[in-house]
Amino acid sequence: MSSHVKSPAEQAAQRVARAAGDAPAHERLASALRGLIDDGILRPGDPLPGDAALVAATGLARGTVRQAVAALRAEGLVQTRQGARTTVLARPRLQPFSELVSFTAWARQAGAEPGARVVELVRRPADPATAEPLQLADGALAWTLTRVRLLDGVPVMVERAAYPEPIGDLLVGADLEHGSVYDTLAARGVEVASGHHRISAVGADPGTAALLNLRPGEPLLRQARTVFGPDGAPLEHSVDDWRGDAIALDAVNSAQGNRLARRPRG
Amino acid sequence: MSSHVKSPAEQAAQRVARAAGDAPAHERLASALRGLIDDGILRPGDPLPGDAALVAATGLARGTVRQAVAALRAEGLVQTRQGARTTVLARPRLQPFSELVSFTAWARQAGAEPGARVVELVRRPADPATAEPLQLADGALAWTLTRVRLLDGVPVMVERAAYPEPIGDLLVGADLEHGSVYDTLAARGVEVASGHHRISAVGADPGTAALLNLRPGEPLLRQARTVFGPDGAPLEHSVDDWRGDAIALDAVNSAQGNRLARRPRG
DNA sequence: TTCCCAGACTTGTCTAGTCATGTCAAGAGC
DNA sequence: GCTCTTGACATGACTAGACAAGTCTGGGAA
Repeated sequence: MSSHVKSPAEQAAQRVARAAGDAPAHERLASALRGLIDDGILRPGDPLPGDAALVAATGLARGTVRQAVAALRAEGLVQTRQGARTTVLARPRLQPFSELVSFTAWARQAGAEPGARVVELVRRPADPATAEPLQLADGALAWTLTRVRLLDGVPVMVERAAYPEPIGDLLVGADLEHGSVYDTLAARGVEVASGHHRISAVGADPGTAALLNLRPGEPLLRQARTVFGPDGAPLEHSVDDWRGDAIALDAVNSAQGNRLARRPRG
Repeated sequence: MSSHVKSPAEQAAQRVARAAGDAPAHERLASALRGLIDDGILRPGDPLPGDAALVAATGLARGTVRQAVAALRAEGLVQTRQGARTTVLARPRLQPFSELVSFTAWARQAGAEPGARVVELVRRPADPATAEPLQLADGALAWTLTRVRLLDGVPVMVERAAYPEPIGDLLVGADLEHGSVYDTLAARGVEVASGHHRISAVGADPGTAALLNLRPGEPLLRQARTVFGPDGAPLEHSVDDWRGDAIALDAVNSAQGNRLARRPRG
């Protein structure tokens, strides 16, 4: 067996061995398989190595191998069916859903330079539409941040965010034109755990239209989101209005899992 | 122990026992826990019964219990953290992502009466924009179905769908004004396994505007989707233009999972 | 009172098996 | 050439353990 072609299972085992040793074995195997798909060694329609082959090649137990494959299935990368081989799905690569939250992180991974122009940062009593999602008492103070978000210098989105007072206090004096709000909060010990989003289409009002160099009434993709901390407390409520020609959302769904990601529009 | 209050673990075990017996145990347990959350017995922030408690109450192995909890985590219903109790997240109820595919199924679960008016069903050479997602050869024939979709009799969406010839053939003569295309296909043995969606905002062109009783240029939420069978072969490509005031998409994301669902706008 | 730490508890990881159930292709029989 | 049976093989479900690692609380020391 000195001059044979390496099977996908053996290549996966090799990648697992090469990978940094501190991640759990099932995660290392999952990234190894993900890598084989990314690199085109496993192509759409190809069968993934079976449980038995992966067990033999990696020396792991079948339960661990199945955990790795389950992760790929949840991501919509592969499809499993009882009795049939697990196969690679033909699908565009989607970034993890977490990109829905951070404009900065999303722009960077899409290969564009993110930016922002701060229109306003003020503390004032929250209006009902923001007090409710932030779970604030009537008339409680909240910080309101309005920014025009730029992609390679071009305005693509108007962000109108509100923060409960203790959170907003952390933003005063921060560099809001370049850094990410979430990076700033993370550096101050505020962690983001989950978010709720509502996506709809609206016509541009005159103010938003002016900020985005549009005519009033032109279509916008609106992403209203509320972001929560690990304890379930709301950290942010924001209404983001995107130029309709700037982005699209990609979603993949299957019986077993689904993914959603934002992407620039050509 | 004759007059004690039932613990959540015991209530879950009871629901597992009551549930229909043909589903796998881990699925039954997952729905039982989902039910406890739905019914408000477990409220946001509450800890879920621990693995040990569920094992004791249900008689299942810990691996099976963990599989059930993993499902809830993937749905964004609960949050887990090593060492800490699993807790219920505060989030609105979202319908399963699969609703993204079928207008009929979605409308019914939303409590509205779905309908359709067929504008056109013709077989013609596919134009490049539909041939590519359907993986058809240049100039190959495809069935094209244009329908105005109604919610309680009100037009809310224009659907422009294309089907490869063998699939479209199954639709000829079917009741396209009331039934679901997917139901029709399912009855003829065609199974839907996964879908890819691209969501964007566009202005209404004159034709679409007329069908939806809108003025040209008003905002539409566009859902372009391709639906695939179990073998990865494309079954349908459709561009759905929704009245901007008719629907929104809800999404939930957390570090561990995400959900997306369509909802009517008030 | 405050701080720190030990220890109980909880979730995460992994193993090594068994049995169930669906798929698929090769070969037998027509 | 065709259909149908059969059996190897695949994934799914489940069990029963062991150990690792993070969390949280109560009690003792400063």
